[in-house]
Amino acid sequence: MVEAARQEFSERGYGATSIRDIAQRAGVSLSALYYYYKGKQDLLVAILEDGLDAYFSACDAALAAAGDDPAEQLEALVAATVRFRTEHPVKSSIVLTEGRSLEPEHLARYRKNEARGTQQFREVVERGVAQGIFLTPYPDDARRAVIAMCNAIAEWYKAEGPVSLDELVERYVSLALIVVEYRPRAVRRAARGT
Amino acid sequence: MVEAARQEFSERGYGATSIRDIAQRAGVSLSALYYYYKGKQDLLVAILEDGLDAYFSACDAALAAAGDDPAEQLEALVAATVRFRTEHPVKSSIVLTEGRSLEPEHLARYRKNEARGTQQFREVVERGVAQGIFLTPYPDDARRAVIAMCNAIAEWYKAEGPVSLDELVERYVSLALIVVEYRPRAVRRAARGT
Amino acid sequence: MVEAARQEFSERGYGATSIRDIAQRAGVSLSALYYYYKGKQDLLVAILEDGLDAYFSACDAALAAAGDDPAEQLEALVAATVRFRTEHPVKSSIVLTEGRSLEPEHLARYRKNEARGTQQFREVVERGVAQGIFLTPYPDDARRAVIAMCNAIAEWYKAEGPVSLDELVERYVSLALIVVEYRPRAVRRAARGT
Amino acid sequence: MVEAARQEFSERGYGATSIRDIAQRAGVSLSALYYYYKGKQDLLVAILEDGLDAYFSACDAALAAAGDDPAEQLEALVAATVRFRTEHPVKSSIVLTEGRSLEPEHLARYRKNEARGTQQFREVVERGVAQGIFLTPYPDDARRAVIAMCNAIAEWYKAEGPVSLDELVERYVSLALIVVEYRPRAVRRAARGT
DNA sequence: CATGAATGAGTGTTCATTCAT
DNA sequence: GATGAATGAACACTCATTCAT
Repeated sequence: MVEAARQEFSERGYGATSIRDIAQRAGVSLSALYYYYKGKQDLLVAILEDGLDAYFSACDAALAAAGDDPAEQLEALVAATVRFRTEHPVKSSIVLTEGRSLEPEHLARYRKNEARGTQQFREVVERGVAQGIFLTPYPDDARRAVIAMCNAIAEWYKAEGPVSLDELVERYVSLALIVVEYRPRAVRRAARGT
Repeated sequence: MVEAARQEFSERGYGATSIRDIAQRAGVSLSALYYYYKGKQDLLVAILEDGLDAYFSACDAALAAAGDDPAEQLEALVAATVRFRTEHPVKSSIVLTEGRSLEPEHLARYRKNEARGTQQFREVVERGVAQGIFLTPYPDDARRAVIAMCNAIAEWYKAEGPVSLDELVERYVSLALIVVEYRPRAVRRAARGT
Repeated sequence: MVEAARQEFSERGYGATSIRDIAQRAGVSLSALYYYYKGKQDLLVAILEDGLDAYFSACDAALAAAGDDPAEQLEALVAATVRFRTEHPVKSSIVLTEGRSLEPEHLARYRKNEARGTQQFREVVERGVAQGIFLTPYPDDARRAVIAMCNAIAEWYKAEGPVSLDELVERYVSLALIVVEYRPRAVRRAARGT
Repeated sequence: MVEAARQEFSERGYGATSIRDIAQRAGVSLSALYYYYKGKQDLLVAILEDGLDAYFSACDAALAAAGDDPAEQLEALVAATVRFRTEHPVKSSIVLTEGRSLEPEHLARYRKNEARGTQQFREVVERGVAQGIFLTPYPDDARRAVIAMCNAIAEWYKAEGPVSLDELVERYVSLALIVVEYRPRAVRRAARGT
């Protein structure tokens, strides 16, 4: 039932989706749907929360497996994000576009929760800059660029494409490090040594 | 009237906007609206076409002022895109999100038209790669990353922000060149000379 | 459960009360309610019957304690009615207003039963008139007036009011006797003696 | 359209009346109804306001034609009320029973407006008591009794009845004067003179 | 004995659209 | 050229009720 709603919301948008479409797609009666969910908005809330939770879980797992190094952590976040956008394109597209369909009472909480995603990237980038391994002079814009390019994947990625997922991850990790102008210490030390 | 529709579509999304909202916002009667436009879909088509046209005009003008150099051309496209996203956030957001609200009969043509934007970036990036001044090993991903980061500006940019528009343009141009791993010939020759 | 239904019917009216409201107020499950009652209409029937029964019991008890004298009997009926309206305002308001919500199959029987109330007043008033102690020239209108004024108490009486219940009873008894233009025999004989 | 709503509300009660019933009875489409009225509640508000206005107009006219004498004024009010209840039984029944169906935002204003009816009776009765021509020891209860008996007429009166309207008015005026224990000055002076 | 799950009809309301004038 | 009036379909949602367990 949530899955049917997710599909419909993702395809038509929340506003253009009728709750009957959802019920039909889910193969349940209209009343059955209302037995489990309070209404259309309730479905959206459930879907958005689940979307964020799933994404954050993936990020947390990736970060847990990474060390203290900001570069390693940025790689972890980018890899997690790219994987999530490709493996869950529907969840992704809803989370990325339907926040605005939330009614005021749910919106504030959601936006706050959503901000955690940005915050994780911000901290990593800033630490990298502080440690002198991310040379970008515009940490905020670099962060936004990295997030934007990862998120955009959800719009065009098709599993059947010519590029494997692992390859795609590698490319975006590489792009992200380029954007923040990553220079590993070893190289710098070597360079300094010259 | 189109302006009112643009505002409403941008704020609520096409599906969630009622044609009465538009008429009211425009300060005209419902009938008047129907006198000038065939319907809601007609308004959307007009808005999307105008949005693309305006954007392409800006790109064309920028390209016309640039020389043959792919780097210069990429700079021109990025600058034009950043300026358009900041100066016309409403037009931008609709063009970037409401394509899916087009009915099948208009969709194909629109998607084709829309692709011109990508195409312009693609040509420039590929020429830069061919000329050996863009070193990126993934021209497609680099292009998508550049477009995505420019487009995302429409979502967060506020005119009152601390960064001037010119500064912002400069930053994104710089970021774009980094993403495609631009190495000017002079530098390379010098490097080779070492 | 009946009590919850009574409260809801009384507050919102039968038509505007949902059976879920009743179940919730009673603190039982919807199914439990249907286990004990056939449906919403069944609850109404039970409540209305109980309301009439309780009222008639009170009237019967009052009449039993009164003698043969129509004045005494009218006093008894008025006192019983006033007490019932004040002590059972919820039962009263439903009986007085929700008869019309009965479906045809129950309506006829109920109206007939309900008529007993009027009938008791009618008999007493007519006997008083026949005996020449109620001088009212319009026995029917006087009866209706007495009943109406007693019934109306249910709409405004609040237990915390400044007037005690006993005092209120006394006043309405007095008013009723005035309405029927009661003249005790003793007085009339005295008057005749002049 | 209002008339159809009045009939339906009066017969089934506001809560049990469907807006489709109203449209059908009025012989208009559902949408036409919504073109003229904002909704079901809006219809109720219109009907209740009109009901009160019509009644108050009748009272005002009657009072205007009456002199200063409280008895004369009470007669005027009772006559106006009886006439209104008999000539407009539907308006009457709605005003008398559906106030509670108003949503909170309209309720307060309505109750206040409604109170003018009581107030007019109160003033007249109190002036009569102050002038010593209404001997009732319970002016409030007498007033309530008079109002209740007049209002109740709406519930049972049928135009085809055996009693003419003029006769009915006369009877209720007479009953009202009895309830307030009216004693004209002339009589009292004469009595005093003995 | 009691209930969670489900249903189809119906609720009030809004929709995009048309049309007579 | 411009609009007030009207419409039928659809909307999100609630209803009283049933039934398998």
